[in-house]
Amino acid sequence: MNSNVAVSVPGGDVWLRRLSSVVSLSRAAQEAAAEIMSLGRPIPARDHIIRDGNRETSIKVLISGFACRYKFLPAGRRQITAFVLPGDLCDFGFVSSSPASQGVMALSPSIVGAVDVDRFASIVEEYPDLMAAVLRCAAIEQNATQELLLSLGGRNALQRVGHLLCELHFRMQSAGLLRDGQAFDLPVTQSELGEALGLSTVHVNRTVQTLRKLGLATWRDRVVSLPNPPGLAALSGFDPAYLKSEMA
Amino acid sequence: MNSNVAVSVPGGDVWLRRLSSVVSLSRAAQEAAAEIMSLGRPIPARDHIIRDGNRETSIKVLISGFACRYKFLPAGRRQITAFVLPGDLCDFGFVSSSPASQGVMALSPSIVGAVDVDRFASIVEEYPDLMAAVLRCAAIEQNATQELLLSLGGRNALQRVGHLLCELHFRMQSAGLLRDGQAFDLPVTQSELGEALGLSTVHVNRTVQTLRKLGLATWRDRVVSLPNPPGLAALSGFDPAYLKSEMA
DNA sequence: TTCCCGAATTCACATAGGTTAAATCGGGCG
DNA sequence: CGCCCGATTTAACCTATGTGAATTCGGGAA
Repeated sequence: MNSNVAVSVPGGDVWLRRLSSVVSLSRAAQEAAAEIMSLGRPIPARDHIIRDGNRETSIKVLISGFACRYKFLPAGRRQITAFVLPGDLCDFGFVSSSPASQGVMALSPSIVGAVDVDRFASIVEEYPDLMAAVLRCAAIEQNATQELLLSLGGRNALQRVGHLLCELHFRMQSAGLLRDGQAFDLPVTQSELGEALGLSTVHVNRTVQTLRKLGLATWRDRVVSLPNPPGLAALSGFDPAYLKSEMA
Repeated sequence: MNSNVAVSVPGGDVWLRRLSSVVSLSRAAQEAAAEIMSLGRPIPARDHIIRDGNRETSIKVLISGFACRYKFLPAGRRQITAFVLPGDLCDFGFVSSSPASQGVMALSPSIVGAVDVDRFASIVEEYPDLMAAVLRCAAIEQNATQELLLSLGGRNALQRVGHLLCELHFRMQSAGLLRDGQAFDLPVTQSELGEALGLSTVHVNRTVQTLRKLGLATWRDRVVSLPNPPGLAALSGFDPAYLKSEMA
Protein backbone atom coordinates (compact mmCIF):
# COMPACT_ATOMS: atom_id res chain seq x y z
CA MET A 1 0.00 0.00 0.00
CA ASN A 2 2.74 2.45 0.91
CA SER A 3 5.08 0.86 -1.60
CA ASN A 4 4.49 -0.64 -4.96
CA VAL A 5 6.04 -4.00 -4.23
CA ALA A 6 3.83 -6.68 -5.64
CA VAL A 7 2.09 -8.36 -2.75
CA SER A 8 0.22 -11.27 -4.19
CA VAL A 9 -1.72 -11.94 -1.04
CA PRO A 10 -3.37 -9.47 1.31
CA GLY A 11 -1.66 -9.85 4.65
CA GLY A 12 1.53 -10.91 2.97
CA ASP A 13 2.93 -7.53 3.85
CA VAL A 14 2.89 -8.43 7.54
CA TRP A 15 5.18 -11.35 6.78
CA LEU A 16 7.43 -9.27 4.54
CA ARG A 17 7.65 -6.46 7.00
CA ARG A 18 8.74 -8.90 9.66
CA LEU A 19 11.43 -10.51 7.54
CA SER A 20 12.72 -7.16 6.39
CA SER A 21 12.93 -5.89 9.92
CA VAL A 22 15.62 -8.41 10.81
CA VAL A 23 17.53 -8.75 7.53
CA SER A 24 17.58 -6.35 4.65
CA LEU A 25 16.18 -8.20 1.68
CA SER A 26 16.50 -7.60 -2.04
CA ARG A 27 13.37 -6.72 -3.94
CA ALA A 28 13.53 -10.08 -5.68
CA ALA A 29 13.78 -11.98 -2.41
CA GLN A 30 10.80 -10.10 -1.06
CA GLU A 31 8.72 -10.91 -4.07
CA ALA A 32 9.68 -14.55 -3.91
CA ALA A 33 8.75 -14.71 -0.24
CA ALA A 34 5.44 -12.96 -0.79
CA GLU A 35 4.46 -15.26 -3.60
CA ILE A 36 4.59 -18.46 -1.65
CA MET A 37 2.43 -17.33 1.23
CA SER A 38 -1.26 -18.10 1.26
CA LEU A 39 -3.92 -17.10 3.74
CA GLY A 40 -5.88 -19.61 5.74
CA ARG A 41 -9.51 -19.33 6.77
CA PRO A 42 -10.25 -17.22 9.87
CA ILE A 43 -9.66 -19.07 13.11
CA PRO A 44 -12.04 -18.41 16.01
CA ALA A 45 -10.75 -17.66 19.49
CA ARG A 46 -9.75 -20.75 21.48
CA ASP A 47 -9.13 -22.87 18.41
CA HIS A 48 -5.85 -24.59 17.85
CA ILE A 49 -3.51 -23.25 15.22
CA ILE A 50 -0.95 -25.97 15.77
CA ARG A 51 -1.31 -29.11 17.77
CA ASP A 52 1.56 -30.27 19.94
CA GLY A 53 3.55 -33.04 18.30
CA ASN A 54 2.21 -32.35 14.84
CA ARG A 55 4.70 -32.37 12.02
CA GLU A 56 3.76 -29.22 10.17
CA THR A 57 4.15 -29.06 6.41
CA SER A 58 3.90 -25.31 6.31
CA ILE A 59 5.40 -22.36 8.09
CA LYS A 60 2.57 -20.54 9.85
CA VAL A 61 2.64 -16.80 10.28
CA LEU A 62 0.10 -14.96 12.35
CA ILE A 63 -1.33 -12.25 10.11
CA SER A 64 -3.90 -10.78 12.46
CA GLY A 65 -5.28 -11.64 15.86
CA PHE A 66 -3.55 -12.87 18.96
CA ALA A 67 -2.30 -16.31 19.92
CA CYS A 68 -0.17 -18.15 22.42
CA ARG A 69 2.25 -21.02 22.54
CA TYR A 70 1.84 -23.38 25.49
CA LYS A 71 2.68 -26.69 27.09
CA PHE A 72 0.92 -28.76 29.69
CA LEU A 73 2.40 -29.88 32.97
CA PRO A 74 1.64 -33.44 34.03
CA ALA A 75 -0.42 -31.95 36.85
CA GLY A 76 -2.80 -30.50 34.28
CA ARG A 77 -1.76 -26.89 34.65
CA ARG A 78 -1.13 -25.11 31.37
CA GLN A 79 1.97 -22.99 30.97
CA ILE A 80 1.90 -20.35 28.27
CA THR A 81 5.43 -20.01 26.97
CA ALA A 82 4.94 -17.14 24.56
CA PHE A 83 2.41 -14.77 23.11
CA VAL A 84 2.21 -14.70 19.34
CA LEU A 85 1.50 -11.32 17.73
CA PRO A 86 0.81 -10.43 14.10
CA GLY A 87 3.95 -10.99 12.09
CA ASP A 88 5.27 -13.69 14.41
CA LEU A 89 5.92 -17.23 13.28
CA CYS A 90 3.80 -19.69 15.19
CA ASP A 91 6.38 -22.46 15.41
CA PHE A 92 10.01 -22.95 14.49
CA GLY A 93 10.05 -26.74 14.39
CA PHE A 94 10.60 -26.74 10.64
CA VAL A 95 14.04 -25.17 11.10
CA SER A 96 15.28 -28.45 12.54
CA SER A 97 12.78 -30.67 10.73
CA SER A 98 11.19 -31.48 14.07
CA PRO A 99 7.52 -31.75 14.94
CA ALA A 100 6.04 -28.92 16.95
CA SER A 101 7.08 -29.25 20.57
CA GLN A 102 4.20 -27.16 21.81
CA GLY A 103 0.66 -26.24 20.96
CA VAL A 104 -0.38 -22.90 19.53
CA MET A 105 -3.87 -21.56 20.22
CA ALA A 106 -5.70 -18.49 19.01
CA LEU A 107 -6.68 -16.20 21.86
CA SER A 108 -8.75 -13.95 19.66
CA PRO A 109 -10.16 -14.45 16.15
CA SER A 110 -7.09 -14.79 14.00
CA ILE A 111 -5.89 -15.15 10.46
CA VAL A 112 -2.88 -17.27 9.72
CA GLY A 113 -0.69 -17.28 6.65
CA ALA A 114 0.95 -20.49 5.47
CA VAL A 115 4.17 -21.01 3.55
CA ASP A 116 4.82 -24.51 2.33
CA VAL A 117 8.03 -25.72 3.89
CA ASP A 118 9.31 -27.35 0.71
CA ARG A 119 8.58 -24.33 -1.42
CA PHE A 120 10.30 -22.18 1.14
CA ALA A 121 13.32 -24.47 1.11
CA SER A 122 13.51 -24.22 -2.66
CA ILE A 123 13.48 -20.42 -2.82
CA VAL A 124 15.96 -20.27 0.02
CA GLU A 125 18.48 -21.83 -2.32
CA GLU A 126 18.24 -18.75 -4.47
CA TYR A 127 17.79 -16.25 -1.65
CA PRO A 128 19.70 -17.49 1.39
CA ASP A 129 18.94 -14.21 3.14
CA LEU A 130 15.44 -15.51 3.67
CA MET A 131 16.77 -18.33 5.80
CA ALA A 132 18.94 -15.86 7.67
CA ALA A 133 15.85 -13.80 8.37
CA VAL A 134 13.93 -16.77 9.72
CA LEU A 135 16.85 -17.74 11.92
CA ARG A 136 16.98 -14.22 13.30
CA CYS A 137 13.29 -14.42 14.11
CA ALA A 138 13.95 -17.70 15.88
CA ALA A 139 16.74 -16.12 17.89
CA ILE A 140 14.51 -13.26 19.00
CA GLU A 141 11.82 -15.69 19.95
CA GLN A 142 14.39 -17.61 21.96
CA ASN A 143 15.43 -14.41 23.71
CA ALA A 144 11.85 -13.70 24.64
CA THR A 145 11.47 -17.15 26.15
CA GLN A 146 14.55 -16.57 28.22
CA GLU A 147 13.31 -13.23 29.39
CA LEU A 148 10.16 -14.95 30.59
CA LEU A 149 12.39 -17.43 32.36
CA LEU A 150 14.09 -14.51 34.08
CA SER A 151 10.70 -13.21 35.14
CA LEU A 152 9.59 -16.48 36.64
CA GLY A 153 12.94 -17.07 38.30
CA GLY A 154 13.64 -13.67 39.74
CA ARG A 155 10.86 -11.11 39.52
CA ASN A 156 7.91 -10.64 41.84
CA ALA A 157 4.32 -10.45 40.68
CA LEU A 158 4.31 -6.69 40.13
CA GLN A 159 7.46 -6.83 38.07
CA ARG A 160 6.32 -9.84 36.09
CA VAL A 161 3.07 -8.27 35.02
CA GLY A 162 4.76 -4.94 34.40
CA HIS A 163 7.49 -6.51 32.36
CA LEU A 164 5.06 -8.45 30.22
CA LEU A 165 2.98 -5.35 29.56
CA CYS A 166 6.13 -3.48 28.56
CA GLU A 167 7.12 -6.25 26.20
CA LEU A 168 3.70 -6.45 24.58
CA HIS A 169 3.57 -2.70 24.30
CA PHE A 170 6.92 -2.65 22.58
CA ARG A 171 6.05 -5.46 20.19
CA MET A 172 2.66 -4.00 19.32
CA GLN A 173 4.36 -0.71 18.63
CA SER A 174 6.89 -2.42 16.35
CA ALA A 175 4.01 -4.07 14.54
CA GLY A 176 2.31 -0.72 14.12
CA LEU A 177 -0.65 -1.82 16.22
CA LEU A 178 -0.78 0.87 18.88
CA ARG A 179 -4.22 2.42 19.04
CA ASP A 180 -3.37 6.03 19.75
CA GLY A 181 -0.86 7.30 22.24
CA GLN A 182 0.10 4.33 24.37
CA ALA A 183 -2.85 1.96 24.23
CA PHE A 184 -3.07 -1.46 22.66
CA ASP A 185 -5.50 -4.34 22.42
CA LEU A 186 -4.92 -7.21 24.80
CA PRO A 187 -7.60 -9.80 24.04
CA VAL A 188 -6.49 -12.03 26.88
CA THR A 189 -8.05 -13.08 30.12
CA GLN A 190 -6.42 -12.33 33.47
CA SER A 191 -6.30 -16.03 34.06
CA GLU A 192 -4.39 -16.51 30.81
CA LEU A 193 -1.91 -13.86 31.89
CA GLY A 194 -1.44 -15.90 35.01
CA GLU A 195 -0.81 -19.02 32.97
CA ALA A 196 2.08 -17.23 31.33
CA LEU A 197 3.50 -15.67 34.47
CA GLY A 198 3.06 -18.52 36.91
CA LEU A 199 0.55 -16.56 38.99
CA SER A 200 -2.97 -17.35 40.13
CA THR A 201 -5.85 -15.44 38.59
CA VAL A 202 -6.61 -13.81 41.89
CA HIS A 203 -3.10 -12.54 42.27
CA VAL A 204 -2.94 -11.24 38.72
CA ASN A 205 -6.02 -9.25 39.54
CA ARG A 206 -4.53 -7.83 42.73
CA THR A 207 -1.39 -6.94 40.83
CA VAL A 208 -3.15 -5.22 37.96
CA GLN A 209 -5.01 -3.10 40.47
CA THR A 210 -1.81 -2.11 42.15
CA LEU A 211 -0.40 -1.01 38.80
CA ARG A 212 -3.56 1.03 38.30
CA LYS A 213 -3.16 2.70 41.67
CA LEU A 214 0.47 3.45 40.90
CA GLY A 215 -0.62 5.14 37.70
CA LEU A 216 1.53 2.81 35.63
CA ALA A 217 -1.06 0.81 33.71
CA THR A 218 -4.74 0.69 32.91
CA TRP A 219 -6.49 -2.38 31.59
CA ARG A 220 -10.19 -2.17 30.83
CA ASP A 221 -12.33 -3.75 28.16
CA ARG A 222 -9.37 -5.66 26.77
CA VAL A 223 -7.44 -2.48 26.14
CA VAL A 224 -4.20 -1.75 27.94
CA SER A 225 -2.88 1.75 28.31
CA LEU A 226 0.49 2.69 29.74
CA PRO A 227 0.46 6.30 30.95
CA ASN A 228 4.11 6.21 31.91
CA PRO A 229 6.11 3.64 29.96
CA PRO A 230 9.53 4.62 31.33
CA GLY A 231 8.21 4.36 34.85
CA LEU A 232 6.83 0.90 34.24
CA ALA A 233 10.02 -0.18 32.53
CA ALA A 234 12.03 1.00 35.51
CA LEU A 235 9.80 -0.79 37.98
CA SER A 236 9.94 -4.07 36.10
CA GLY A 237 13.46 -3.97 34.75
CA PHE A 238 12.38 -3.94 31.12
CA ASP A 239 15.01 -3.32 28.47
CA PRO A 240 13.83 -3.95 24.89
CA ALA A 241 17.30 -4.88 23.67
CA TYR A 242 16.42 -8.55 23.71
CA LEU A 243 13.67 -7.99 21.16
CA LYS A 244 15.87 -6.31 18.61
CA SER A 245 17.99 -8.08 16.08
CA GLU A 246 21.56 -6.93 15.76
CA MET A 247 21.76 -5.82 12.17
CA ALA A 248 25.57 -5.69 12.41
CA MET B 1 38.90 -45.85 19.94
CA ASN B 2 36.07 -48.22 19.19
CA SER B 3 36.16 -47.26 15.53
CA ASN B 4 39.01 -46.33 13.29
CA VAL B 5 37.65 -42.99 12.18
CA ALA B 6 40.48 -40.51 12.10
CA VAL B 7 40.03 -38.13 15.00
CA SER B 8 42.59 -35.43 14.53
CA VAL B 9 42.08 -33.95 17.96
CA PRO B 10 41.64 -35.71 21.29
CA GLY B 11 38.23 -34.76 22.54
CA GLY B 12 36.96 -34.36 19.04
CA ASP B 13 35.05 -37.57 19.51
CA VAL B 14 32.79 -35.89 22.05
CA TRP B 15 31.76 -33.42 19.39
CA LEU B 16 31.33 -36.08 16.75
CA ARG B 17 29.34 -38.31 19.03
CA ARG B 18 27.00 -35.45 19.75
CA LEU B 19 26.44 -34.54 16.11
CA SER B 20 25.94 -38.17 15.14
CA SER B 21 23.39 -38.66 17.87
CA VAL B 22 20.97 -36.22 16.26
CA VAL B 23 21.65 -36.74 12.55
CA SER B 24 23.28 -39.71 10.91
CA LEU B 25 26.40 -38.43 9.24
CA SER B 26 28.49 -39.84 6.43
CA ARG B 27 32.03 -40.87 7.24
CA ALA B 28 33.28 -37.98 5.12
CA ALA B 29 31.15 -35.46 6.96
CA GLN B 30 32.42 -36.76 10.29
CA GLU B 31 36.00 -36.45 9.22
CA ALA B 32 35.45 -32.94 7.95
CA ALA B 33 33.82 -31.95 11.21
CA ALA B 34 36.55 -33.50 13.32
CA GLU B 35 39.29 -31.80 11.38
CA ILE B 36 38.19 -28.27 12.05
CA MET B 37 37.89 -28.58 15.81
CA SER B 38 40.75 -27.52 18.04
CA LEU B 39 41.10 -27.75 21.79
CA GLY B 40 41.49 -24.70 23.98
CA ARG B 41 43.55 -24.45 27.12
CA PRO B 42 41.96 -25.79 30.33
CA ILE B 43 39.58 -23.34 31.95
CA PRO B 44 39.48 -23.17 35.75
CA ALA B 45 36.19 -23.24 37.62
CA ARG B 46 34.39 -19.88 37.78
CA ASP B 47 36.08 -18.54 34.67
CA HIS B 48 34.09 -17.23 31.77
CA ILE B 49 33.90 -19.32 28.63
CA ILE B 50 31.81 -16.75 26.81
CA ARG B 51 31.06 -13.22 27.83
CA ASP B 52 27.56 -11.85 27.33
CA GLY B 53 27.33 -9.67 24.25
CA ASN B 54 30.52 -10.97 22.72
CA ARG B 55 30.44 -11.77 19.03
CA GLU B 56 32.10 -15.16 18.95
CA THR B 57 34.19 -16.16 15.96
CA SER B 58 34.16 -19.81 16.87
CA ILE B 59 31.63 -22.42 17.85
CA LYS B 60 32.50 -23.57 21.35
CA VAL B 61 31.87 -27.12 22.42
CA LEU B 62 32.32 -28.27 25.98
CA ILE B 63 34.64 -31.28 25.85
CA SER B 64 34.97 -32.00 29.53
CA GLY B 65 33.89 -30.31 32.71
CA PHE B 66 30.67 -28.59 33.64
CA ALA B 67 29.38 -25.12 32.80
CA CYS B 68 26.30 -22.97 32.87
CA ARG B 69 24.62 -20.34 30.77
CA TYR B 70 23.22 -17.37 32.69
CA LYS B 71 21.82 -13.87 32.63
CA PHE B 72 21.63 -11.17 35.24
CA LEU B 73 18.49 -9.49 36.44
CA PRO B 74 18.69 -5.72 36.95
CA ALA B 75 18.32 -6.40 40.67
CA GLY B 76 21.67 -8.19 40.60
CA ARG B 77 20.35 -11.71 40.99
CA ARG B 78 21.85 -14.20 38.56
CA GLN B 79 19.57 -16.58 36.73
CA ILE B 80 21.16 -19.72 35.36
CA THR B 81 19.27 -20.61 32.20
CA ALA B 82 20.96 -23.89 31.35
CA PHE B 83 23.63 -26.30 32.43
CA VAL B 84 26.20 -27.18 29.80
CA LEU B 85 27.51 -30.75 29.82
CA PRO B 86 30.30 -32.34 27.79
CA GLY B 87 29.25 -32.49 24.16
CA ASP B 88 26.97 -29.47 24.42
CA LEU B 89 27.49 -26.32 22.43
CA CYS B 90 28.07 -23.34 24.66
CA ASP B 91 26.18 -20.81 22.57
CA PHE B 92 24.05 -20.81 19.44
CA GLY B 93 24.38 -17.16 18.53
CA PHE B 94 26.39 -18.02 15.42
CA VAL B 95 23.34 -19.71 13.88
CA SER B 96 21.73 -16.32 13.44
CA SER B 97 24.98 -14.34 13.25
CA SER B 98 24.11 -12.70 16.54
CA PRO B 99 26.35 -11.95 19.49
CA ALA B 100 25.97 -14.15 22.55
CA SER B 101 22.87 -13.13 24.44
CA GLN B 102 24.09 -14.69 27.67
CA GLY B 103 27.26 -15.48 29.52
CA VAL B 104 28.71 -18.96 29.87
CA MET B 105 30.81 -19.84 32.90
CA ALA B 106 32.73 -22.94 33.86
CA LEU B 107 31.45 -24.47 37.08
CA SER B 108 34.27 -26.97 37.27
CA PRO B 109 37.64 -27.13 35.49
CA SER B 110 36.72 -27.51 31.86
CA ILE B 111 38.10 -28.01 28.40
CA VAL B 112 36.44 -26.36 25.46
CA GLY B 113 36.78 -27.17 21.79
CA ALA B 114 36.54 -24.44 19.19
CA VAL B 115 35.38 -24.61 15.59
CA ASP B 116 35.95 -21.52 13.53
CA VAL B 117 32.59 -20.26 12.32
CA ASP B 118 33.80 -19.48 8.83
CA ARG B 119 35.48 -22.81 8.38
CA PHE B 120 32.35 -24.50 9.62
CA ALA B 121 30.27 -22.52 7.14
CA SER B 122 32.51 -23.59 4.32
CA ILE B 123 32.34 -27.30 5.03
CA VAL B 124 28.62 -27.04 5.55
CA GLU B 125 28.32 -26.23 1.88
CA GLU B 126 29.64 -29.65 1.12
CA TYR B 127 27.96 -31.46 4.02
CA PRO B 128 24.66 -29.76 4.75
CA ASP B 129 23.84 -32.49 7.23
CA LEU B 130 26.28 -30.84 9.60
CA MET B 131 24.12 -27.75 9.69
CA ALA B 132 21.07 -29.91 10.22
CA ALA B 133 22.81 -31.53 13.16
CA VAL B 134 23.64 -28.19 14.74
CA LEU B 135 20.07 -26.99 14.27
CA ARG B 136 18.81 -30.14 15.96
CA CYS B 137 21.11 -29.46 18.87
CA ALA B 138 19.74 -25.94 19.05
CA ALA B 139 16.20 -27.28 19.07
CA ILE B 140 16.94 -29.65 21.94
CA GLU B 141 18.58 -26.84 23.84
CA GLN B 142 15.49 -24.75 23.25
CA ASN B 143 13.31 -27.57 24.56
CA ALA B 144 15.37 -27.78 27.70
CA THR B 145 14.97 -24.06 28.30
CA GLN B 146 11.24 -24.43 27.97
CA GLU B 147 11.18 -27.32 30.34
CA LEU B 148 12.93 -25.14 32.88
CA LEU B 149 10.30 -22.51 32.21
CA LEU B 150 7.66 -25.13 33.00
CA SER B 151 9.45 -25.90 36.24
CA LEU B 152 9.59 -22.30 37.36
CA GLY B 153 6.03 -21.65 36.30
CA GLY B 154 4.31 -24.70 37.63
CA ARG B 155 6.36 -27.00 39.81
CA ASN B 156 7.06 -26.72 43.52
CA ALA B 157 10.53 -26.88 45.02
CA LEU B 158 10.58 -30.65 45.42
CA GLN B 159 9.52 -31.22 41.85
CA ARG B 160 11.92 -28.61 40.50
CA VAL B 161 14.94 -30.13 42.15
CA GLY B 162 13.78 -33.64 41.32
CA HIS B 163 13.15 -32.75 37.71
CA LEU B 164 16.53 -31.15 37.29
CA LEU B 165 18.29 -34.14 38.82
CA CYS B 166 16.38 -36.43 36.46
CA GLU B 167 17.38 -34.31 33.48
CA LEU B 168 21.04 -34.20 34.46
CA HIS B 169 21.02 -37.92 35.15
CA PHE B 170 19.57 -38.59 31.72
CA ARG B 171 21.99 -36.30 29.94
CA MET B 172 25.01 -37.63 31.79
CA GLN B 173 23.90 -41.11 30.88
CA SER B 174 23.57 -40.14 27.22
CA ALA B 175 27.06 -38.69 27.39
CA GLY B 176 28.36 -41.91 28.89
CA LEU B 177 29.35 -40.17 32.10
CA LEU B 178 27.52 -42.19 34.73
CA ARG B 179 29.92 -43.40 37.38
CA ASP B 180 28.54 -46.81 38.12
CA GLY B 181 24.92 -47.71 38.60
CA GLN B 182 23.04 -44.46 38.90
CA ALA B 183 25.54 -41.96 40.21
CA PHE B 184 27.01 -38.94 38.48
CA ASP B 185 29.23 -36.00 39.24
CA LEU B 186 27.49 -32.73 40.01
CA PRO B 187 30.24 -30.17 40.63
CA VAL B 188 27.76 -27.47 41.54
CA THR B 189 26.93 -25.63 44.69
CA GLN B 190 23.48 -25.77 46.25
CA SER B 191 23.32 -22.04 45.83
CA GLU B 192 23.99 -22.43 42.11
CA LEU B 193 21.21 -24.98 41.84
CA GLY B 194 19.00 -22.36 43.41
CA GLU B 195 20.06 -19.80 40.84
CA ALA B 196 18.79 -22.10 38.14
CA LEU B 197 15.56 -23.08 39.87
CA GLY B 198 14.55 -19.74 41.35
CA LEU B 199 14.98 -21.01 44.90
CA SER B 200 16.99 -19.72 47.85
CA THR B 201 20.01 -21.68 48.98
CA VAL B 202 18.33 -22.52 52.23
CA HIS B 203 15.32 -23.95 50.53
CA VAL B 204 17.37 -25.98 48.08
CA ASN B 205 19.01 -27.52 51.11
CA ARG B 206 15.71 -28.34 52.79
CA THR B 207 14.48 -29.85 49.56
CA VAL B 208 17.53 -32.01 48.95
CA GLN B 209 17.16 -33.37 52.44
CA THR B 210 13.55 -34.22 51.83
CA LEU B 211 14.55 -36.12 48.72
CA ARG B 212 17.10 -37.98 50.79
CA LYS B 213 14.50 -38.92 53.38
CA LEU B 214 12.18 -40.09 50.63
CA GLY B 215 14.95 -42.33 49.35
CA LEU B 216 14.82 -40.66 45.96
CA ALA B 217 18.18 -38.93 45.77
CA THR B 218 21.51 -38.71 47.52
CA TRP B 219 23.93 -35.86 47.03
CA ARG B 220 27.20 -35.94 48.90
CA ASP B 221 30.69 -34.83 47.98
CA ARG B 222 29.50 -33.48 44.64
CA VAL B 223 28.18 -36.87 43.60
CA VAL B 224 24.49 -37.44 43.02
CA SER B 225 22.98 -40.88 43.18
CA LEU B 226 19.41 -41.74 42.26
CA PRO B 227 18.37 -45.00 43.94
CA ASN B 228 14.99 -44.98 42.27
CA PRO B 229 14.93 -43.05 38.99
CA PRO B 230 11.36 -43.98 37.99
CA GLY B 231 10.12 -42.85 41.38
CA LEU B 232 11.84 -39.52 41.10
CA ALA B 233 10.60 -39.08 37.55
CA ALA B 234 7.05 -39.75 38.69
CA LEU B 235 7.32 -37.30 41.56
CA SER B 236 8.69 -34.53 39.40
CA GLY B 237 6.87 -35.19 36.15
CA PHE B 238 10.02 -35.90 34.21
CA ASP B 239 9.69 -37.30 30.68
CA PRO B 240 12.94 -37.37 28.69
CA ALA B 241 11.14 -37.01 25.36
CA TYR B 242 12.09 -33.34 25.17
CA LEU B 243 15.78 -34.23 25.19
CA LYS B 244 15.60 -36.58 22.25
CA SER B 245 15.76 -35.57 18.66
CA GLU B 246 13.13 -37.03 16.38
CA MET B 247 15.19 -38.90 13.84
CA ALA B 248 12.09 -39.31 11.63
C1' DT C 1 48.18 -30.65 64.04
C1' DT C 2 45.83 -26.38 63.75
C1' DC C 3 43.80 -22.67 61.24
C1' DC C 4 40.77 -21.04 57.75
C1' DC C 5 37.20 -20.74 54.50
C1' DG C 6 33.63 -21.96 51.66
C1' DA C 7 29.75 -24.98 51.65
C1' DA C 8 26.13 -27.27 54.06
C1' DT C 9 22.93 -27.21 57.69
C1' DT C 10 19.76 -25.51 61.25
C1' DC C 11 16.66 -22.25 63.43
C1' DA C 12 13.33 -18.57 64.11
C1' DC C 13 10.61 -15.61 61.93
C1' DA C 14 8.43 -12.91 57.98
C1' DT C 15 5.59 -12.58 53.72
C1' DA C 16 4.35 -13.07 48.91
C1' DG C 17 1.34 -15.43 46.77
C1' DG C 18 -2.07 -19.57 46.64
C1' DT C 19 -6.80 -21.31 47.59
C1' DT C 20 -11.64 -21.33 48.10
C1' DA C 21 -15.67 -19.23 47.72
C1' DA C 22 -18.79 -15.67 47.26
C1' DA C 23 -20.19 -11.25 45.18
C1' DT C 24 -20.44 -8.22 41.29
C1' DC C 25 -20.16 -6.70 36.64
C1' DG C 26 -21.18 -6.62 31.65
C1' DG C 27 -22.59 -8.11 27.58
C1' DG C 28 -25.12 -11.40 24.47
C1' DC C 29 -29.35 -13.76 23.73
C1' DG C 30 -34.10 -15.29 23.92
C1' DC D 1 -36.61 -6.66 29.50
C1' DG D 2 -34.72 -10.25 32.10
C1' DC D 3 -31.63 -14.20 32.18
C1' DC D 4 -27.26 -16.36 31.90
C1' DC D 5 -22.52 -16.94 31.81
C1' DG D 6 -17.91 -15.85 31.75
C1' DA D 7 -14.73 -12.44 33.63
C1' DT D 8 -13.45 -9.49 37.28
C1' DT D 9 -13.26 -8.33 41.94
C1' DT D 10 -13.34 -8.94 47.00
C1' DA D 11 -12.56 -11.38 51.26
C1' DA D 12 -10.66 -14.66 54.70
C1' DC D 13 -7.46 -17.75 55.48
C1' DC D 14 -3.30 -20.75 54.63
C1' DT D 15 1.38 -22.30 53.41
C1' DA D 16 5.39 -22.65 50.60
C1' DT D 17 9.27 -20.34 50.37
C1' DG D 18 12.30 -16.31 51.55
C1' DT D 19 15.45 -13.91 55.00
C1' DG D 20 19.02 -13.31 58.34
C1' DA D 21 22.00 -15.18 61.23
C1' DA D 22 24.33 -18.63 63.71
C1' DT D 23 26.42 -23.36 63.72
C1' DT D 24 28.72 -27.26 61.83
C1' DC D 25 31.38 -29.71 58.54
C1' DG D 26 35.38 -30.97 55.55
C1' DG D 27 39.27 -30.34 53.29
C1' DG D 28 43.38 -27.55 51.93
C1' DA D 29 47.35 -24.69 53.44
C1' DA D 30 50.80 -23.50 56.79
